[in-house]
Amino acid sequence: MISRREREKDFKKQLIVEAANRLFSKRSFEAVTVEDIARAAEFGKGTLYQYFGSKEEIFSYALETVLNRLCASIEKECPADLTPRAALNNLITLNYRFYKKYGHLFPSLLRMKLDGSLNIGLYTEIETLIKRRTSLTAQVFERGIRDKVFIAADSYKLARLLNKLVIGLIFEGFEMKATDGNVEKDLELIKLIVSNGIILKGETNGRNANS
Amino acid sequence: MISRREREKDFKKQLIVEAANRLFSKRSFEAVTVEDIARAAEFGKGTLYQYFGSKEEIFSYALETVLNRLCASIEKECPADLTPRAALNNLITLNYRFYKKYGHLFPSLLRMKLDGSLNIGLYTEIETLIKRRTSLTAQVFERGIRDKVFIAADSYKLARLLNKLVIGLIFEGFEMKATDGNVEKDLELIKLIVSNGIILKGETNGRNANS
Amino acid sequence: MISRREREKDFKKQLIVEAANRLFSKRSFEAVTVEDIARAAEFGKGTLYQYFGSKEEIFSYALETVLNRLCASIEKECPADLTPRAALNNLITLNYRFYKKYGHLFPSLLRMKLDGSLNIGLYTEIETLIKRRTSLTAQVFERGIRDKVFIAADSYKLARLLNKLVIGLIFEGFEMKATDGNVEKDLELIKLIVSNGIILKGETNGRNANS
Amino acid sequence: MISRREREKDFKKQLIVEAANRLFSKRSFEAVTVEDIARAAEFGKGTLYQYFGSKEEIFSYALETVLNRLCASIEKECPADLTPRAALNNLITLNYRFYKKYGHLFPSLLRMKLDGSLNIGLYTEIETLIKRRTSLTAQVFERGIRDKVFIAADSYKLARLLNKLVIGLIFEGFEMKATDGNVEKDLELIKLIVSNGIILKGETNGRNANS
DNA sequence: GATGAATGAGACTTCATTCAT
DNA sequence: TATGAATGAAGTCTCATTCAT
Repeated sequence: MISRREREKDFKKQLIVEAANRLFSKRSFEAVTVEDIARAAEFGKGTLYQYFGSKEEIFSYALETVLNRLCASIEKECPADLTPRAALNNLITLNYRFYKKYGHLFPSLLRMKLDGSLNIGLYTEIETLIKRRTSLTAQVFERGIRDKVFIAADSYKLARLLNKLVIGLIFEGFEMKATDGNVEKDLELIKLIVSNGIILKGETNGRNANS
Repeated sequence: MISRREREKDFKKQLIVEAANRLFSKRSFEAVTVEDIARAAEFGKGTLYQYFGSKEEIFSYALETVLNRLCASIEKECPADLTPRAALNNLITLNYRFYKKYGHLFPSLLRMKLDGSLNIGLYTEIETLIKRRTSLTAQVFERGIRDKVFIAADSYKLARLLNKLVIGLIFEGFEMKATDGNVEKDLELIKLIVSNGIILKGETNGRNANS
Repeated sequence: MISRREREKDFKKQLIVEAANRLFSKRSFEAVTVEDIARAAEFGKGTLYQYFGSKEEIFSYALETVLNRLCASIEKECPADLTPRAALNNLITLNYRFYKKYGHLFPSLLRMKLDGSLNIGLYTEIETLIKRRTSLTAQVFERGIRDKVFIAADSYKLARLLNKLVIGLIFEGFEMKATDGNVEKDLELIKLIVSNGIILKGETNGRNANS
Repeated sequence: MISRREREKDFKKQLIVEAANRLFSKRSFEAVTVEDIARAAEFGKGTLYQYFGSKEEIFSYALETVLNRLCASIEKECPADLTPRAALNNLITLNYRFYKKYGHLFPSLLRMKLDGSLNIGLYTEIETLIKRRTSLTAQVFERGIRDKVFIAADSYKLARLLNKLVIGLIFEGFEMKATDGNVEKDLELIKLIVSNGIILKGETNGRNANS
């Protein structure tokens, strides 16, 4: 049971986090100043430090929030009574949209982890959420495997694989010239490999046959 | 024909870049100071600015250097007389190792691009190299398609796809707890999807059959 | 109507500017560091940047302040009901004292303008004040011309002329060994030329008569 | 008797000084780097320090050179057999041109003197030249006074006065918007005051007559 | 004698965090 | 509780001067 005080505090924290996320989706964590966040949240700069211990902590909560939201979406859009193929389809779309919007957060997360500037406690929280997401994804695969619709591989492996594919797609999108707009093409590409793999069946290894 | 002066300058630039890369592979670009690089290269701080116009330029050259090295490796390890499957195998391994070692550079590159803090000229150079890498990869696929070893898809699409897959693999590796060590498992995973895709053949879309 | 906040801010700005002017009257703008100003104003270095965008801006305000003060003095000491000669006398004294005290600022202003290191906006403000000073001076001359006390020349021309005379006096004073102290002599000199010019009346041009 | 060595050294010094002056007439001393001068003189940066002890010393010699040249011009253009009025005319023109071209040097000289960054020895040399210039100017006035063409004032006083007038003219020209081009107008203005002064003859001091 | 690579002090400026009100 | 003024460490970059070749 949480007190009114507590609830009010949580509400304000959420307001700040929303404002932060609005900024983080346009500029990198490093390029957004604490003052920017304060202004966007319509609070004083000092006030933020009553709710969060550091800029990193705001970031951490911001990431938590969007990951939570992603998990909720997956649960809603990939229910058990949907065919595995349709669920997979939705999974891909949800992940794609997620990274398209909040992908910026991950390079910064990496950086902080790498530089040790992210409190271990804060990171653990995020890691838990990422695991939950993987778990939800794996459940979709499990159903598909059970129904003999997907290849009989480890469901967690497949879950992580799908995730990688989408991350890679987005990140290369960032690296390369703007691929904005051709979402359909991007998704089509993912579905192609998801359906067929790359190598034709029946092919054998070894030196080139016609050489 | 370049003068001795020119060659000496290039050599020193390379020394600085090597030192920078040593640091960039341990800490992020943002966490490494110009003074750090100078010390690592055993030069004075000011000396660096005789060779590079800014910290960003050092970064850019560092990235260029490793990308160039990657291209050279691909050319060497995936020659035209190797079977496409073996070449693909090598491609995966080379890319994997590359991102494992220098993947740190990309989050920072992304950040700079996002924040517009990377000079357009510097970025163009890097983009050219990334394109060259894609082109080299596509050539491998082309040979495989011609020999009817790979699925008959657009070779550039496939090249970009493979790249994404590896990036995603590494980046999630960074995100998650250290997956260091199980390189074999990671590669195995990639090869699985490359061979089979995820969805079994002959499957149809729609509501679950047994629901 | 300005808020308390606004007024406090202006007050603090003024404190900083006063401190800066104290330093600028002893050393050149270039030789005074931002940290020096901060220390003199008893503020932290960073605090200054909450009030001014750059060192140049501090300089600009410092100059503005003293020019404003000069204009106010002229208005007070040269009212319309004073005889033009007395007003001219006061003008000369006020300008002389002004350049004696704040003349240092002008070489730096020149330098910045020459090197283009002074923001156009900042400069415009100063230029406006300089024009206002000229205008006030011209008014004194106008009255004198109307009363047939001064020669019937363009009042603005005369205003600028007087200004030049004083500037020159002070600047040469700077160039040469310290002429400090003989203020009376300097002023006397100016008044001499103001009264008589240099060339005797009735003189003609050409080769020397007694040669 | 100076050796060939000595003469060669002096020649090279002169080359450097010329190059420096070319730059100093376009940008301020502070904005011109030692490297700029070296490049303009087509010498290596280090070489300059074989001829001059410091950047300030180069500046000092540069100023010396142009002052010397000015003195020579005065001697040539204002010979004893020219009428005082014509000589005065030439004096004004020569000084005007001089400050127009090399006036930039004086603000910097002031700054150095003020900040104590100019070696006393170097300054003495310059001061001597300035005195010589004043002396030459005074000689013109002396002849005019003797011939009863100029007012019977102290010739040195008049000399310094004329100098101030021109300095002031130029410096205000710098301060204000570009007055470039209307050289004729500027000179006309000086001649006006030189001829007439400002105050009409026969005027008395005191309260305004018609008030 | 000539060179320019190397140096490092020091300049300006930013920004996360603290703290008095 | 809310604030934003104050802080100062730390960052990047410049440039006069030195020195080994």
